[in-house]
Amino acid sequence: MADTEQTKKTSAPRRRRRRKEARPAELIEAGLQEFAEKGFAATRLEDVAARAGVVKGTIYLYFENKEALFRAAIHSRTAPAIADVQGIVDTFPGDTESLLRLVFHTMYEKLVKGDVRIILRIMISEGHRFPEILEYYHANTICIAKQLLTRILRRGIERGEFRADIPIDYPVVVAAPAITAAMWMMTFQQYDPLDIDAYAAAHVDIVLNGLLSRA
Amino acid sequence: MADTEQTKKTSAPRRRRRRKEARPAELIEAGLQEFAEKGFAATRLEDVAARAGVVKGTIYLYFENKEALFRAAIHSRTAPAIADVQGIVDTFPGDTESLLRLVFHTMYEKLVKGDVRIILRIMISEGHRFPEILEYYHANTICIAKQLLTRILRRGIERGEFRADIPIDYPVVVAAPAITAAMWMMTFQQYDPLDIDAYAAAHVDIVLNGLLSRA
Amino acid sequence: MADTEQTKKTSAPRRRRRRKEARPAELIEAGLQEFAEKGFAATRLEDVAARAGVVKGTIYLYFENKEALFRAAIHSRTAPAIADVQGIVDTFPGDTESLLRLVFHTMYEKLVKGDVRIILRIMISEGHRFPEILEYYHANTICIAKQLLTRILRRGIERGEFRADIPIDYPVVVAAPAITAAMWMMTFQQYDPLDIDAYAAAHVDIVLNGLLSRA
Amino acid sequence: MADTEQTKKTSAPRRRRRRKEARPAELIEAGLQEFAEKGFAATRLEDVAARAGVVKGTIYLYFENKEALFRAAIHSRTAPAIADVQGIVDTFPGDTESLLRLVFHTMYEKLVKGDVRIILRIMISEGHRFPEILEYYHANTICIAKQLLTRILRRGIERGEFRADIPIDYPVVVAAPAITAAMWMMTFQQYDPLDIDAYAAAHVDIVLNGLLSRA
DNA sequence: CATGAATGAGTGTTCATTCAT
DNA sequence: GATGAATGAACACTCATTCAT
Repeated sequence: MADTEQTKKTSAPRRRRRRKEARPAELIEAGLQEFAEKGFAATRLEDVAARAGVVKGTIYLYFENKEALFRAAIHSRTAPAIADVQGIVDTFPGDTESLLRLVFHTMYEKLVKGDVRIILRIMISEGHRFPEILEYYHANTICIAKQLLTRILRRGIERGEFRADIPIDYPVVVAAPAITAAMWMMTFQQYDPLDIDAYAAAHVDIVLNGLLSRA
Repeated sequence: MADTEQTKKTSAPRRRRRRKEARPAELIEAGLQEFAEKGFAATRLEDVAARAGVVKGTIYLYFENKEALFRAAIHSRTAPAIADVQGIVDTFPGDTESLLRLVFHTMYEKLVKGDVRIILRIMISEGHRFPEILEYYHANTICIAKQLLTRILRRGIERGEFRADIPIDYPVVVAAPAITAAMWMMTFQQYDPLDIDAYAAAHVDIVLNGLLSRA
Repeated sequence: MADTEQTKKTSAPRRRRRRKEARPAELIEAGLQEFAEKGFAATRLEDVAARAGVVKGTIYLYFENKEALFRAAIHSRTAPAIADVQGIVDTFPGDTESLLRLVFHTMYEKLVKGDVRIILRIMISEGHRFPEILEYYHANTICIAKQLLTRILRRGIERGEFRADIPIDYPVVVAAPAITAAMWMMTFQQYDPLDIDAYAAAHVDIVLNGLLSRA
Repeated sequence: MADTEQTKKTSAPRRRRRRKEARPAELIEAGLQEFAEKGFAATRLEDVAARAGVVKGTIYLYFENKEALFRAAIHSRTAPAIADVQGIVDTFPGDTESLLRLVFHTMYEKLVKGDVRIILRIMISEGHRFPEILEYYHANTICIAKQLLTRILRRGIERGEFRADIPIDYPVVVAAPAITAAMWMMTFQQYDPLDIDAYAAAHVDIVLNGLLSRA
């Protein structure tokens, strides 16, 4: 499988044959970009193929149809999304404020600055037409993130660092500013640029301290 | 040719309803629903027309093309979005916490529970392909909302109700949980229902008090 | 302009109602222009109506459909086309050369400079899709013109003015330069303007004298 | 899907004939016929495709749109139209009358009997809506033909074969009967058949000798 | 494996025609 | 008689999908 070209001409021939098993991943990556930019319906397989450096017929060697490519593209980014954050919470030695700051920092790096946000856009744009994708993403990313945050909040309460009566059932509230920032990056950023780091600091500040003056 | 109309359907046949003034609004409303559900590209004008009770050719009596209908649909919901909230801030008699609670309540009613959220979805999904729409929406809705929030925050500071050092340049942080809730309603609500009122309360609680215990 | 109700009664009202029976002719004229410019298929009834100052529904008060208007438009210009020339030939007192010059002069005025040429264009463009029109036009215009020319040629022969062996069965040859000039006016005139009068003189000169030098 | 190939039609199914090089020419030819018959607007790409043995989508593999096919079809017949006649004039050894007869013979073969006439019809029908085509055709065919004729006429004069005072600036007059015959073939031929060869002889006769008797 | 020519089922758009007013 | 809103049948053009090479 690796040696397709039976030593054809001894030197030149391994030109584009070099990665047979890289193809699906390349197509997925290309598809992901196109789908994120244009949405499912407006994405042309010809453009996906061109971005991956092949012709559009080639896509069908690896994916049954456009939708299969779409699903594969989404899946490629959902599962591992928070895997690495998981461990941190369990083993973090310091105070919970520091833990929260660390987790938020990671969120901003990946979700807001990184390209995880395009999955978010796709979910919002196309999610309801692909319910199992939405469900899968919810179960494997959103849910886990919620649990993670809940653990952190509980840790804060248990250690007396956070108020005992914080609304622990709604951890999304705590993370919401980052999600909103991710949206902003994909919409209004060019008209009204956001200084993400300062925004993130404001986020942490308000979530930790609230608005009210401590009279 | 002789047997044309002999009591064929007894009641229904009032085709060609003749309503020049109502039509554009009906088409816009129908279009808005379809565009929000399917996105621009996946929306079929035939479906829009059917939803408005006409045939697709009729759309072209009122709109130059699909894109013109799309723009009209968006515009129909952007401008007046916060007009009514404007007045409240200037004239509110009570303390700023109450004002903020009131404004948040309105936000949840309109943006999260109401159908303003579908505009938000469209902006996220299609915005970058229609830059002037995005810019218009930003200028006429987002910007005004930001200024509104900033005024409230400043009012809180000036009256000594809010901390003097809250990050007043990032009012989006304060409102973000509502925006995220609006998204949630359009994506994961069916898999993981959110009690909006409780969520809103949690939002207000955390934004006002923060997480930290007041030792 | 139609919907202003003030002072309308009493004085103004005979505004556009003044010619009920002028309508068909106006529509025919408008149609003729449009059909000549764009051809049958590319002509829009809306444009015809606009040119006649009515709305397109009005056309159907006078003509069964687009094709009926087309036929009516053609017919309006075919029959009387040569009627007036007929008499000249029979009664002309002078020599045949003068008669031919006179007839040619009329041809150039009407067919080449005038708007009879647009019928010619329509015949060439659309004729084979409307065979009865073509046949009608041939019978009522072309045929008569041919006979006319034949009579003139015969007159010339009989009077010893023309060669006895001129090809009397092909009178079209004699008139052809005028027909070609009519085409030219509608095609290349703007890129390569023709001085019609000089061309007409050349036409007469060659037809009468031929090219050969009379040794 | 299961019943694919069980000896269904025994011979025919060689769909997708795979002929990248032949296709454009086939489509052009098919288009030329349809355009000449129906005109640009009335020609349906589906018919063009059917005539070429493909489906209409295939056209778009080779031509950007209907107009591009139209232009290509016209161009396919304009340039080489008189190329071969060019040489004859320069090298012809005999007298100018013979030369003219030869050139006229070629004209009748190609323009009147052959299918070059359909280009003429298209120019008259559609020319003014495609000005560059008209200009291109004028520059590459009409103009050259005019120059050619002028050269012949001048040759005749210089050799003393033609009258010194023939109207050399209007060579179109000399060729016009052939052009008119080409039109005739496409219009009235079926109602009033023309014996082309006899007509051509009459043309030559009159152009050379004129009508007047050489008293 | 990969190509790319070809297909065919759409969808946006146009426009002749109808009909209630 | 005249209007103009509405219809519905086309038709140009697109693009996911197939398949011979």
